[in-house]
Order: sequence, then structure tokens, then C-alpha cells
Amino acid sequence: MNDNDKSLLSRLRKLIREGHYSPGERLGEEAVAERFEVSRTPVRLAFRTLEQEGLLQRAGKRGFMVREFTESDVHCAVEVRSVLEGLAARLLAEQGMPASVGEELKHWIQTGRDLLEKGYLLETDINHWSEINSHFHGTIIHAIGSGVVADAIARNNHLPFAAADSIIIDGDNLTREFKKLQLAQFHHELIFQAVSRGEGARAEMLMREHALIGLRYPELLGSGYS
Amino acid sequence: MNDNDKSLLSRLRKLIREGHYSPGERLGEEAVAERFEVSRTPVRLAFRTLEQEGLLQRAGKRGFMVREFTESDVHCAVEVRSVLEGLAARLLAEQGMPASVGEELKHWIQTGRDLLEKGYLLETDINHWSEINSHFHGTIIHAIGSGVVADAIARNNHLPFAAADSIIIDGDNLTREFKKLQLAQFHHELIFQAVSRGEGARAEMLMREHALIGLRYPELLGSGYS
DNA sequence: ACTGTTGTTATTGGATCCAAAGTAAAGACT
DNA sequence: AGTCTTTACTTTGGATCCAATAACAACAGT
Repeated sequence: MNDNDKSLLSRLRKLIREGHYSPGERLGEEAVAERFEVSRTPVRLAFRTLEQEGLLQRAGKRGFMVREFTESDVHCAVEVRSVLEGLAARLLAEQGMPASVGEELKHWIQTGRDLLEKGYLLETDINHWSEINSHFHGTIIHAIGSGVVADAIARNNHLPFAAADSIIIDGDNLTREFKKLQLAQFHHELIFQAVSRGEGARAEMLMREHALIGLRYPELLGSGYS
Repeated sequence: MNDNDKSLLSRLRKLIREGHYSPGERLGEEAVAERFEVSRTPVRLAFRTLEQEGLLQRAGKRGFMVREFTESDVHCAVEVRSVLEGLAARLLAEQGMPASVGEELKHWIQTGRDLLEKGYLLETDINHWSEINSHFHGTIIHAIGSGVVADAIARNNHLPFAAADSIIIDGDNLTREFKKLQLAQFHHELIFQAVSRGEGARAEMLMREHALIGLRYPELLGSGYS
């Protein structure tokens, strides 16, 4: 995974995810190699990787096709995300933070714990929520939700958690939408509380429900799925 | 994914999973290419694939290493399996069998339904269990447990469900052990009942518990994890 | 007019060659 | 004697060449 290779892979992935290659479009090794000014060899490697990630599909001898995602695909992807993130939340509650999670994140966890002790969390006064949420910017809950903790757990265990990562849904986009929602804020607080108290089952249940907001309340979504 | 390529990949995967390459052992492209009498190119492709599957690990410029799995890794892998299989069971209960599941499997589902209607299932007389289980050989429940249905759902949705597949735990081995257990048989019946009735939440809960038998009752395991 | 067959062409798969990079070992200097 | 530096070698990454194969088109026969 050289710099060139990584660059090619991520650039290609970015282009596909952002729709610069339309779904169903055929992608030939030759054409891509020419466009990116590399030989066919790294392109072939990238194609295989993207195939395993589910972004590309073999089209027999006619090369690869950009995956087409049906509504059912998206639905299923969200379901998979939700169970994996729920699992991450439970493991976090039961086993604590894995060592691979960075110091910055730990700082925010402590911040969250402080807020919790000071009684800011679960404050019924809605005016406090924005304040809490600003403190929560980049906190552990958001991190869980955006897959950071799931990734950390995965990396720590060297597990192919990639399923959560390679799914087409752009978690950041969704998160950005959700962060505006008080419902999501409420979720965050509940989840953080459960995790802090080591209540694994509750943390998992809440996180799963949180991850499914988009399905439960489609009318709340702005841009929706990307 | 040529015949040669597929053969190389699956042969290599088999060798690693069966421990012919010991964990931590360094695998060079050159050596493997020589051993399998192919050039380095297909070996490189296979290595990348196996890396993504989590069986190999990069060792910088010193090639690839066979993944070492700690007890914690195995624990985490089983947890991931359990939530994914639980999800598969729930989706199955809620949405029915995806079209991609073969006719043979559908036949066995019908067989199971018949047994259910005839009142064989949830029979408290333990003597009936073996009879039921023989009818259940290759049934949908076993299929769910061994990842067939999860894979089918994944394929149907073109989802990278591969996480469940690529985990080092040899599901067949485990299943073989568990099939001897009356506890597992009991699970099978309960799960099938829940799926048949469309009780998604219950199906998921039961399937997750079933998938965790190995962790809950380690003393029941024969050869254990592979 | 339609279908089956055959030949050409486009495209992927594998092999080999070359370059780059990192590791390891050996030697020299403190 | 220990450590730093330099050099040589091992090993991966990329490019190009060749072979195999599948798709597509054209042509002929019914």
C-alpha cells in the first residue's frame, strides 16, 4: 500500500462514492490506467480491493461495473451499520476504551464524564442541550456514531470490521444532518450515560436505535442518503 | 477471478486457516509464487485479498505475516458473527427469504414448516429431537447458523457482508460440534419457530444467543476454536 | 428475414523486467 | 566494546510484453 497506490485507491473510491462514475458504468483497466497516468498493474489491484469493498462489481470479461444500489441495499446497509455500532457501544461499555483510541478522544471522554458528574447531562431544560452539544463536539458519542470507535475496536482486534467502513452510506453526511436534531442530541446523552455506567445492553439498544434514525424518521432527513 | 486465480486464492486461504502456515510466519511473494508454480503477479493479488479478509497482515517491506489471533480477537469475532447472524435471522423473519437462496434451501424451509405444523417442533419429548434434527439436516436454521443465509442476503443486496465470512472462526467446525448438543437443537427449533412466525426481534435475540453458545458454555466445546 | 457460425477485436490474466525502498550486516570511529 | 554509518542485498511496487478468452460483428445458409 504505497503512497501512489493509496492515492490511486482512495482517489478512485472518492470518485465512485461521489458519483463521478455513474452506477452501472463500465470501468476498464486500460481507460482508468490512462486517466490516472499509471500502468494497469496498480489499477488491477485497486479494482480488486474496491470489488471486495462492494463498490465495484465484476462484469465478466467486460471489466468492472460501478455497483448500483437499490433502496433495499441502502436499507440493509443501514441495518448492518446499526448492529455493528450497537456492538461497538456495548463492547465499549463492557470493556472500556481500547488502547488504540487516540489521546484526543480520551480527553473528550473525560470531558463527557465531567459533564455527566456535574449533572449537565440528562438535563430536562432544553436550553442546556445546545451547550452540552457544543461541549460534545467531537466527543466519544459522536465518535461512536461516526464509526471511529468501531474502527478503533476493529483495529485493536485486527478484525475486518471493514463492513461498517465500506458501506456506501456516507456516515459523515448523515451525522451532519442528525447533529442538528434534538432527537439525536438526546440519543447522544442517553448513549453516553449508558456507556459511562457500563450498561452494555442498554448502550447497544440505544446506539442501534440511534443508527436507525434515518429509517425511522425519513422526514427528518435533509439531503438524505448520499 | 480466473480458475487459476481462484484456485490459488482458495488453496492459500485453506492452508492458512488450517494452520499450515503458523501465525506470525512471514510469507514472501517470491516463495509462495515458487511453491505454487505461478508468477508473483497472481500471488500479489491473492495477498491483497487475504489481507482484506484479515488473514494476512502487512509486515512493512518484509512481506506479509499470517495474522495472529489473540483470545480477545476470537471473542470479538464471535461477537461480530453473532450480531450479523442475528440481523440475518431478523431480516429473514421480517422480509422472507431472498430470491437468491437456492431451491434446495427453499425445499428444506418447506419441510421445516411442515414439521412445525405437524407439531413436531417444540416437542418436549426429547426422543423426538433426534428425529427432528435428522429432518433438519441442512435446513434453514442450520443454514442461517453457518452463514448461508447471511451470505445469501448479502449477495442479494450486493453487500460486503464478508465480515461474517472472513472471520477466522471455522463456522463449520463449530457447527459440527454444536450439532451434537441438545442445547443447540433446542435453539434451532426456537429460532425456526420465531422466523416462521415472522417474530423478528425474537428470532434475532435467539440467534444471537445461539451464536454465542461457544462463549457462554466453553466447557461444551470439543476441539474449540480452530 | 432470421439464425448459426466463424473470424476479428477488445480486454483481462499472467510473466518478466526494472526501479525503489527498506533491512540487515559489516566495518569504522569514538 | 558499543554505536553510528555505509554498503550490499532482499523484497516489494510498477511497467511492459505476451497469451488466452470472451464478446461482437459480419457473413452465409436456411
